[in-house]
Parts: sequence; C-alpha cells; structure tokens
Amino acid sequence: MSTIVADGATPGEPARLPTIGAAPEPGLRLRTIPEATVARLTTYLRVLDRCALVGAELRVDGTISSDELAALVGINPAKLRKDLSYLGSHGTRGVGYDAAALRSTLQQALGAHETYPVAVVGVGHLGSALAAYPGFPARGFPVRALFDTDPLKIGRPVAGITVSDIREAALVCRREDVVIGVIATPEPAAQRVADVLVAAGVRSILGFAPGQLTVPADVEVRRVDLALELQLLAFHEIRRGDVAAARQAVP
Amino acid sequence: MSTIVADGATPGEPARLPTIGAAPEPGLRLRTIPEATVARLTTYLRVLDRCALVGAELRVDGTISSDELAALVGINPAKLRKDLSYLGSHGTRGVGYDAAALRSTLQQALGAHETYPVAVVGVGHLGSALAAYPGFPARGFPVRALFDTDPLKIGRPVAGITVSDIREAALVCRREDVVIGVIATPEPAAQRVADVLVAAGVRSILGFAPGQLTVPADVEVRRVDLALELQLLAFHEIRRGDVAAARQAVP
DNA sequence: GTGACTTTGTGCCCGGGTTCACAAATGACT
DNA sequence: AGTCATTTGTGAACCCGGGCACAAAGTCAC
Repeated sequence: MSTIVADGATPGEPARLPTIGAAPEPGLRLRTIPEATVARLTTYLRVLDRCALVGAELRVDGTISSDELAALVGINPAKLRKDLSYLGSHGTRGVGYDAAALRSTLQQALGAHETYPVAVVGVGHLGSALAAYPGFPARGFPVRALFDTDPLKIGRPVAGITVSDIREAALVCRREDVVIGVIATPEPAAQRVADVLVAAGVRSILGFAPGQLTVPADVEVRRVDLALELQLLAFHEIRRGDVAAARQAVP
Repeated sequence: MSTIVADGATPGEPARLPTIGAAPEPGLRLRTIPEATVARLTTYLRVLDRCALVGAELRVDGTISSDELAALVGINPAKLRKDLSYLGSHGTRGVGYDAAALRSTLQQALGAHETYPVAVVGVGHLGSALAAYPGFPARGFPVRALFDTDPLKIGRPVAGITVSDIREAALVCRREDVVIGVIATPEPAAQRVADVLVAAGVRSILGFAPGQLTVPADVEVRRVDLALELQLLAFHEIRRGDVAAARQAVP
C-alpha cells in the first residue's frame, strides 16, 4: 500500500478535483474543478439558500444575474461565471440565472442534498465544542460518534452522543455510516488516531493537530492549524510595526 | 475611511507580506514574503524546536541539511531553501544550516519571541474551547480576555478568565494589550463584533463565522470555516464515488 | 420581424508559486 | 596545495488561478 504525506490545507498548492459534470444523463464526462472554485461554490449555494429563505434579493421572475450574485457574495462577477461554467451550468444570456435551478445544480454538484456522518476523536474542550457545533448538522454533517481513550469519558454522553472507546472505532463507524473523521486530540496521538480511522474505513480526515499525518494515498486529509492562523496574523502585525517604524525613520 | 471586504483565507489568492529582512542591523531593507512561505516557516521553526528539545535528528556539530529538514517536515528541499532565502538566512554550502542559528533567525523573523495577547468574543462551546486551547499560549498567544453579551456568562470565569461585557471591549482590550481578536459568535453577530473590535483598536481578526466581514483596509482578517472544510472533504468523497462508478461502468 | 440592449460564456494575458537544474562555495581528503 | 564530493542559493521554466474584455446568444420593445 503506497503512502503519501498529507500536505494539509496550505494555500497555493495545486489541487484539482476531477468530478462528473452535473448533466442529468450519466454522460460520464469527468471535469476537473479547482479546489478554490469548490470552496466558492459552497458560498454561492449558501447565499442562494438565504435568498430562497428570505425571498428577497432576487427578481420577481426568480432570476439573478452574475453581477447581483457576485455583489452579494463579495467577489468578482467574472470569477463567479467561470466558477459556474465548471458545472456546465447554463444560465440564460440577457437574463441571468434561474435561482431555483442554480440552487438545485449547486446542491447536486456539491452533494448538499446528502448527509455525511462525522466522527470526532478526542473529547477534550475542542472535541466537545465540535460535537456541539451547530454549523455541522446544519450543512449536512451530523456528528454521530465520539471517541476517546479516557475511561472517565467513555460511556458518558457529550452533546447528546455517548463517547465510545477508540478501540471500537471500526465497529461504531460502520454502524453509524461514518464518512468523515475529525481528529481533535493532542498532537502526539494524532498519527495513531489517523491510523485507527483509516483502519476503520474512514477515507476523509479533518485534523486539528499540527504536524503531518501519513496516510494511504486514497485517504484525503485536510488540516486546520488554529495557532498557525494566529501566527500569520501576528506576522502581519510585525510587518505593520516595521513598516511604521521604517516610515518614521525615513520620512 | 476606506473599507474593503475581507476575502478570508481562500487558497490561491495573491497575498504578499512585505517585511523587514532578518538582518541584525536595522538596514531598512523591506522584503516581500509570500504568505504560503510564512506558513511553512512556522512549520520549520516548530520542527527545529522539537529537534532542539529532543536533541536528536540533527548531526553532532548541530547542523542540518535542507534535504534532512525537508524530509522531516515533508516538503520539497528546493522549496525549503527558497523559503529560507527570503530571510536572507545563510547556511554554509557543503554543510547545511546551523540548527541553533536557523532557529534563532526564524524566531526573530516570525516574532516568535514575543507574545500577542488574544481576546475571544463569544463564550459558547467553541469560544470556551478556544479559551482553553493549550496550543495558543504555547505558541505565544495567551488568551487574556473573553467577551459575551449574555448576562449569565458575564462575570463568570471560563478557563481561568472572567468573561467581560462586550461593551467594555475597548477598555479591556487596552488594559490587556490585546492585539488579536477571535470571533466565535453565531453568524448574525459576527459583523457587529468585528466593528466593536475594530473600534477597540484591534487590527487583526480571526473569524470562525461563515460569511464575509467588512472592515477598514488596515485591519487584517482571516477566516476559518469549519463546515467548509467538511464540505471540501465531502466533495472529494463524491468525486471518489463518481470515479469508481465511472470505472465500473467502463472497464 | 428587426434592432438595440443585456447578460452569459470564455479566450487571453498576467502575476504568483512551485519545481528543476545548475553555478558557486565550502569542507574533507590526499 | 589541489581535487572532489557535498550542499546552498537562485535564475528560469512551468503551471495554475484570477481578471479583463469581447463575441455569442437571448430578450424586450416597437
């Protein structure tokens, strides 16, 4: 089994996702969509959802132009049109996009109509917060399993879910149809947990522990490094201070 | 005051950070470092820290080659060398980098020797977890203030810090020298909180709420959308299934 | 039906990041 | 002292995503 090193969600790295076009008939035409585009597509869908809910923000005939939608999302209209063109989605020229049809297209392309059960490993502060995070079930990601190694936590309910022993991961994950695993453990345990999740059949992992994870090639890993985000902000802070100092030194 | 729309941490967007080179003398030579490089520099520093702690992984004379360090962090050696070259850091050819000197250079360039007090707004599950997250103080980001609007939470201690009324943000942030604000509120309140933080003098914001934030141009915003990460993993899952189906259909 | 206007879809260029490959420099060994 | 192996630093090519601008296409008015 060949293994690769997960590179995490470092920005700027090439990442393309081949996928089937959203054609009604199974035409088998695979397309390749940039990951950045996929990220924006979810934003478009979110905004359209809100429009459909509120009912406002779109015209009486239910259409919306790329300029209007782009303004709502806060991005370039051309970028939006190009993003949408990846789906082969056809708006009507001179009019715009049918909001309902576009919403349906996006939902299908992003798999937003399905639910993807999630397991969280590590029921510490962060794991508990993730288990209770309302944004997950709201977007189709119900947390169906919690795992830990602490005997004091195993068996107790957290956010309505009973914590299971990590050793039962394979069993529980299969029972709950877990598709995505979230690692919220301290760093030293992360690799072991990843191995366990992979062995349990989970092929998509979201990790919060810094450091690299080694997984089989067919397992997708994304990393969120919270401290790194602060570090990047701090670097901006330094830059700002230095620029200010430089300006002051040489007026 | 001109305002811009924060684009969040969407990958692939142009982002450069001018900064001062790590020269000992204040030579005033500003360099521009890609954000992706800054992110990796922190990784190098972390690995070097661990090496210094464990003592292993590097040669007896305290040097380490770019190939060795690159293997440790799991990236391309050439990329590592180019990243390091942004700092004007000089290793010795034929030998490698002096680990201690490199560590010191990275620490200074990244401001890792300083501490940046953080305020967390929104003391829900996520905010509480962030307040107790050990990775923050460990990397120089102590959480010094917590804010909320809920009278039941204000005045109570969470993770050792007394929750303050968001209306006292300006006062508390100044008292605690808060440099970075973290928004962990529900989405509808995010923009209001951002405005409050900006008014309180905070110019670096990390937001966990989806949706755009409008802030003055001199305020740096990064966004972490946890549900989006799962969505991207789910998209991979779809792709995988589609590819499998396509393979099966056309052997 | 025809013309004018609106909006989509996309070819093209550009800027930035990654990678390769090689010259320069340094230390070791004879 | 000279030669060679090793490793850094970097110029240049490549690749990818973003933005512009325009042709195609469709609608509305008359």
